[in-house]
Amino acid sequence: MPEGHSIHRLARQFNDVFAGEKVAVSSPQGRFVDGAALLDGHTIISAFAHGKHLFVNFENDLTLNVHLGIYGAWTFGGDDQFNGASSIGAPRTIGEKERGTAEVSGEYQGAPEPKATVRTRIVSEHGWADLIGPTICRVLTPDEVRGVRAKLGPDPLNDDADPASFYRAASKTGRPIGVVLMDQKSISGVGNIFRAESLWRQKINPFRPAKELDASELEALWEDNKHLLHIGVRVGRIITTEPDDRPGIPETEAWPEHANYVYMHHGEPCRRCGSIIRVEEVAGRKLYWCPGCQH
DNA sequence: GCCCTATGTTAAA
DNA sequence: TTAACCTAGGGCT
Repeated sequence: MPEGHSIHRLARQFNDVFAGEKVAVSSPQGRFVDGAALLDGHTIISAFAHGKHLFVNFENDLTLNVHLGIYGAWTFGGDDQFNGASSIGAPRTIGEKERGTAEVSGEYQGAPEPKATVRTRIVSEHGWADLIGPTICRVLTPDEVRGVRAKLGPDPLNDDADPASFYRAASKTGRPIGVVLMDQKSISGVGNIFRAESLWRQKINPFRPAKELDASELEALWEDNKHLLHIGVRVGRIITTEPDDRPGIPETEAWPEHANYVYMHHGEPCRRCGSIIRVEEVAGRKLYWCPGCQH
């Protein structure tokens, strides 16, 4: 799944290729037929992301709201006037891979026959986008969009995000900070990799009650997640290691074992203190951390 | 082919 | 806390 950075890349992609375009919307799979009919034939105004939610505004005041969950993914394709044919969403290879323009070449000949699992297909004059496996795919009114966003915590990738809201939420709960970072009502866009990596980078034990962290620690977590999310948006992958820790390996080519410090590194020695990295299931998700240097 | 896993979330128990 | 849901790929037999 895609953590928040993928959704912001998606929003950017939608703005690049669909903004101002009149589109055909359909549901080859058949599970979004009614929703698609509300949008079919209308013009896309713009798209934006809040945490892991994608919102696509149409000129008829309706908004397409998609959440990819763990499995969801969008695939794009089109002609030369359709920027950046690519795939964004659930990884289909080791690590996250978002395919570049080189994968789709030659003359655009129309969208391919959709797979039976395509929940939603969007087609413009110059290209197409297919959505598979989303947790959420629905059409919202402006009021409903506000309602959904009101339940989401601040997203470090959004310029108008208020970190104080995250600090307040963390300061009043005894839940572990590792759990709070995954709670989209407290902070949105952070997922299992960013939470593990940011806690390791800030040397904070994920099991510490959130309310016991001091202001500088909460601020460090906000700023580091913001920093790491921005790298994710720029590179299209989650890269949480510092350049010095992957000598000679450009961020765009970092292998999975070079890209992260603790995520999926259980059983290996911590590169900071040598202790063996551990993994434990917490609230249904695997939490990776170093018992030696995260206090 | 079968089993497992995954960057997620919600509802039921 | 558990189950359910959404899908595809990899490793195994």
